Amino acid sequence: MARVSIKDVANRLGVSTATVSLVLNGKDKDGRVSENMAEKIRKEAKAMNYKPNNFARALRSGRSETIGLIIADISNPFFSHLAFHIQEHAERFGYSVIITNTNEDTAKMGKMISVLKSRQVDGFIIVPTENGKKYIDELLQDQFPLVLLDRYFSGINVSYVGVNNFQASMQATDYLLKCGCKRIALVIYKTNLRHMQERRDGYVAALAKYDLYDSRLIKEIDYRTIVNDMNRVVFDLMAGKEKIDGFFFSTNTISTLGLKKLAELNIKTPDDIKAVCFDKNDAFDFPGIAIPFVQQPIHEMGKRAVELLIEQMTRQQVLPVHEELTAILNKFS
Amino acid sequence: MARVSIKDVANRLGVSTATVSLVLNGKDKDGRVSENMAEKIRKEAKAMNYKPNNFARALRSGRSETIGLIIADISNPFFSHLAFHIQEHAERFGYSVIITNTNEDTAKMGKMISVLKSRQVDGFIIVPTENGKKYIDELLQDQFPLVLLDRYFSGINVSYVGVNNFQASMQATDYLLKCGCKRIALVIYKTNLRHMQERRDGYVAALAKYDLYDSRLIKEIDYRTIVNDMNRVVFDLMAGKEKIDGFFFSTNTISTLGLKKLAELNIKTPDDIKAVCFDKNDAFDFPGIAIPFVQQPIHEMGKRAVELLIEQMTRQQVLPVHEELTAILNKFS
DNA sequence: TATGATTAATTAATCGTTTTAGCAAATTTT
DNA sequence: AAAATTTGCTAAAACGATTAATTAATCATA
Repeated sequence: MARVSIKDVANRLGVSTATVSLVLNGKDKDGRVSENMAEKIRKEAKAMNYKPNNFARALRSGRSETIGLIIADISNPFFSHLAFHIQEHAERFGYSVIITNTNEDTAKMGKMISVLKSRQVDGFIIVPTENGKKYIDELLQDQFPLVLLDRYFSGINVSYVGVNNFQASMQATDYLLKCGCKRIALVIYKTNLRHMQERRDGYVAALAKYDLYDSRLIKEIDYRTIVNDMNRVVFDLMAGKEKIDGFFFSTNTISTLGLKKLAELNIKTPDDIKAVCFDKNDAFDFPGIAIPFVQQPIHEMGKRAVELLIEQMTRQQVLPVHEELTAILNKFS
Repeated sequence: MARVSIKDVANRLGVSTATVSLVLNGKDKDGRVSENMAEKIRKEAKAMNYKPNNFARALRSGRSETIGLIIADISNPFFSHLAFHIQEHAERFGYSVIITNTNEDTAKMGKMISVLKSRQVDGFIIVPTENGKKYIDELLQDQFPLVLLDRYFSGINVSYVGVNNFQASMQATDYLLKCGCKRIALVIYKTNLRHMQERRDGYVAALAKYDLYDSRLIKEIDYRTIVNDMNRVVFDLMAGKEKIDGFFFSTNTISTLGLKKLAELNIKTPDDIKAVCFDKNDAFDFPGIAIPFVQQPIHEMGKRAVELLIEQMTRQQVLPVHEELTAILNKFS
């Protein structure tokens, strides 16, 4: 059975497509269609199982009711949870979501923006890559509705949803200090993304208060060589070159690999060494692996990102909003 | 700057839109446009940064170059990895993917099919829910290109990509038997989905060979109450009501919860009890949690699903294909 | 030289929906 | 009762791309 168009419905009733369209879009009141006619049209459209052709509608209106979501990697649990909530929320507003991955590659992020532009999404939610500022600038230039998520750049006027990285990191570091740690190592990505710098700053601030800051205990690693880097860093730190008594792992992936290496070296937390981390991993639920972690309000982050974007897409002019949600240290499993 | 249409390019050169369209679609050879003109058009289109309007194109052609992917839950690592590979592969063919979740709810699966139909996707890749057969039947009736993934129904003529559940389960059970286990419990979802039944059958077949099959050792649990169910089942089994010396956890989620409960009860694997499971979880990389698992070729599954679908979408008539890939037991971390 | 074939372009219809402008008839206002 | 307004509907023009049908010119063939 072929698709039923508005014309089919109109022909069946011997009226014009305009009338049918008006009624089906709820504009029959001010479009002045008699209630009698309106009822007949609604009934017939239903009976014929009429479904609007979205392409025609989008062509006419220039709007696709679709959101483009660009994340680093959908197979990373942090992002997959984020994506889940974004979708569930977007759906409620009648929007579909096209998800694409950058794999932390800036060129790929550029390409994905192109792809989504060519799909004519109405707006973007983007977790940007390290050097992706220029692409974000371009989108802003072109007036695309846009919300940055999780990460942002300074010196750029754009809506953003993230967490209180500085505060939360300070809290996590404070926790280790309260446990009696004196020499706490931070393992963090080498990157100029602001949210990472804030995590570092929070750590530094907490230590500085007690005059315990030692820049040699900050270990920077590379996303591309993370497995090797982590093995090396953890091994070196534990091999006694520098005496440390605490670890602050600054992301989900870093902590998972760090803990793995520690377990491999037969070093137990929290007995042999204390550790905290940013973000959660499924593995942390296991008693043997239990580690306090900074819990991000992923649900809320997704929800707010969608809400801010939809506001931009539906209202004419909206001032950019920076929304910093609260992540707190979860001391139990 | 407003969007550049084909008409703008045509006007600038003083030619008709037809000529421009022919050239830009590479039909200038058989469409017979002079090489001279073709070159001019290509150059001008590029200079004006012409991008085709996908809605107009889709309206005209009836094709959206979009695939609808329906999975249970994008935040589950098995599915998020699957989604990742499906996307990467689809992208190579110029297709975008819209992902939606069912949360194992059949009504929601029906709704998601509607949503994707209204988005006019060219085809579907679906991980169906337990009672979703009728929806799949409908799609087939309407001749939609369709590939089922991971799970399927019997008595239905549709393309499918999955793994050798029976063989792999037998292999996993065999492994426990080789370890000396005599009473092996299977924890599995209560469902009529074929792939689960195959996993059960593989387990049964392996045990039957040695006359060790005992139906009381099969524990069925419910997806909706999985956390409670798992805690109860593992506790009961270990509390001595039935003496068991091995566990076969039949999915990713089941095994994670099962191992968690065991750890909580301070029971160690493989020292205190042996265990194997179907599918992988990040936690399994940890030495303390190491457990042999059946490893599914997720990359290949995604790749083949996309390939089979694209074949259906591009050729006229294609016979349904059942593709059973090989999952093998990974005995190490 | 007339005829047919080839080449190089254009015209105009089409996909399905939305929406502006406008026409007649019915109703209200003066 | 004429004028003004309201009501109920339609015609037709977009939106942008594709393509079958056509024209017109050039070239080759008999």
